[in-house]
Amino acid sequence: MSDHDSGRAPQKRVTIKDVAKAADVSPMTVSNVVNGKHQFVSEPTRKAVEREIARLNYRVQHSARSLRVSRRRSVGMIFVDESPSFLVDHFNAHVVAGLCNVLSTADHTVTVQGIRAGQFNQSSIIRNFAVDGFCVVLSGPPDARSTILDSLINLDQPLVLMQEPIASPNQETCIVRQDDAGGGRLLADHLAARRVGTVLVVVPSQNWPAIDQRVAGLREGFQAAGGDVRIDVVQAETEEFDSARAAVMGYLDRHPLPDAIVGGNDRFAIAAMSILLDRGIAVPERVKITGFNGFEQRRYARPLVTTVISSAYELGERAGQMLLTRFEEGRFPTRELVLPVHFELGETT
Amino acid sequence: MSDHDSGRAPQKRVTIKDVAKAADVSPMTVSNVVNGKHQFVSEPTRKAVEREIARLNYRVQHSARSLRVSRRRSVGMIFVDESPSFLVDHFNAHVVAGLCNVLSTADHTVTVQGIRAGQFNQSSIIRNFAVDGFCVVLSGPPDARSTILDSLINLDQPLVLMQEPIASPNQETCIVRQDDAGGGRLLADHLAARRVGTVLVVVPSQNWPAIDQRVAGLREGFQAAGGDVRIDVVQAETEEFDSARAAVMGYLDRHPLPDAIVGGNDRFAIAAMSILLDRGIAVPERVKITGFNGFEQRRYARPLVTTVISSAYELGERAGQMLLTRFEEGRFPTRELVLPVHFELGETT
DNA sequence: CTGTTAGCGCGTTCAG
DNA sequence: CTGAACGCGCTAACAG
Repeated sequence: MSDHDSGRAPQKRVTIKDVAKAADVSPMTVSNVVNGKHQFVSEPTRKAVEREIARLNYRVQHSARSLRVSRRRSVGMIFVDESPSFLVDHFNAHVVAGLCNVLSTADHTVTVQGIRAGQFNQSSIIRNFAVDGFCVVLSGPPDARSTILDSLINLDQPLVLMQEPIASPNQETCIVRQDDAGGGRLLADHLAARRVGTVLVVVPSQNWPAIDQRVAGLREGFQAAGGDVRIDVVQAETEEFDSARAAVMGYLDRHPLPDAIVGGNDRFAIAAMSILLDRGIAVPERVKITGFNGFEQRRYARPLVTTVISSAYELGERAGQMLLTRFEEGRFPTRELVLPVHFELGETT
Repeated sequence: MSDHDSGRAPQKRVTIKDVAKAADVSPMTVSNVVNGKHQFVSEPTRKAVEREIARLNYRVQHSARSLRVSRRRSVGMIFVDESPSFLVDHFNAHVVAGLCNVLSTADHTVTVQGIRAGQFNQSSIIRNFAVDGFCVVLSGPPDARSTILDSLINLDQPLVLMQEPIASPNQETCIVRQDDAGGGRLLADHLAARRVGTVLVVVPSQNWPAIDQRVAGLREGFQAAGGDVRIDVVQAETEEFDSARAAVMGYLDRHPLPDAIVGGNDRFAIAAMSILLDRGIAVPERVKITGFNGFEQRRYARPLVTTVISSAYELGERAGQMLLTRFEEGRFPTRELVLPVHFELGETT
């Protein structure tokens, strides 16, 4: 009796019971209203209940519902990454955005977590994630990845692996990736047509399967093109711009100028290019440059880098759709989904 | 080859009871082990219980625990943003990373959600977020922001507002921001010392409080510096690179060349610079350029843009710390926290 | 259409 | 140090 619209001081949580009492119906009816089971509720009672819900500012207690129905309506997005700022990579950022947006249309929530490979197995946080399924981007050498994969599978929850070149190990796991190897081949074709003889590839030392695939595709492409191309690979210590620059400088100081530099992604390509420009080496006349991804940052550097376009946002969306149909229908629609990539000519080749 | 049907029966969840039975102790003892209440458990029983936990692959049922203790150990990070790819902005990405990393050390989880201002109030997803508190980055004009703020406050949960210039409206709300106005003043001082007479400011039309503050600080700074400076502001339709370019082109086609262009952030500064370079206008000799934020992308463009450095990652960390002490001690340590910014000289002034 | 009963898995309380 | 009872808020399955 105490509270009209003025007195809003519910120090105790408003439950379905409170609403039921206020609307003079049973808790079950309130539950039916809340869950949109309108077949079970008459129009007038529904209105009355809805009014009380609004008046009391009732919100469902998610944990109680989850406990009852064994569904969290939530997925965990995990990045195994050595960098604390794991979301600063545009690929990751796009994936999260796409995943998030798809899932939220189905009233699902996304919990993100970046974690270093070495900490993965000690981490209680992942084991105790309150989610219905996972979407994971792995990094590191194959054996480390496979150890982590085992822990993940052990969680016994639906799992989408992003950018993993392996086959999905079981029914509960599904792969969503893009054709990185194909992208590498596209670049090789393009460079081969420009009669490139020596190529420097710049990659991070942290082992990203997608980047490995790009390099593998590049080799394949050059092989198929016939010509006798020499490929050198240098690794940058970290993923950072300056790290890539250092790696390229180190190489250039000890080797003759290559005909082309291929970055594992656009950042690496642009870092390499910045060195060449510092040294007054003409791009693309003297050295050609290609990147990978084609996100917005590419526009900042000039000349515009020739690249292969990734649909990272769409990868995130697809992963979300996969998980949703897995939740609703009990199985993934397919064990593997591969998105195409697109060659994008710039001014550096 | 059927991994298809093999042993995978409905497989009931392993509960604390199962572990108790297996270890031949009471469920309560298992609970004490799980929660590290070692004072209540003898060494040998603990070992035994831990062995059974590992053997049965037991994981705590988060929703049952939450229901019991009224704690989710989770915070919601919300971006009110018109762009679907809300995480692609490095500021946002850094904030999430910082928040996430701090919270995960305390075994808390972060749920992210981007949402358009217009959809905010219809959105059931925010109302039903299963979290203990929120961290929010608002955008839009002041009245729209304040409507959203009201809904947020109505959720009756601890709330950290990032980059809001307003005072914290109540005990449950706390502001974490950086000194954007101060940053604007730094830039004004710098440009004033270079005897700039006309300035073009380029901002997105989507209203970000932080950018408003930067522009306000800039005006203040020029005022304080005395000189008679003319400031024109153009708005880009969206936050994208090309949108900023279009806005600048539109301006330049109708006005004489300004002495300086100030971007609301580095992206806008670099977009403006790209136009000048296209048109063969010398930077910084003919037109000076400044940005804001100083994230890695700034390195891609040359000449290197003079900017003000944001500690976005640290803002995220601080927000996380705020929330943690709010959870643990029942109140925020302070109602407002303002981080300093730093002037960073580049080659464009 | 509406109400009743009976837990979901866990942690607090209080007794051994 | 360990165990038994109880209930957190919600909803499936049934009754009326």
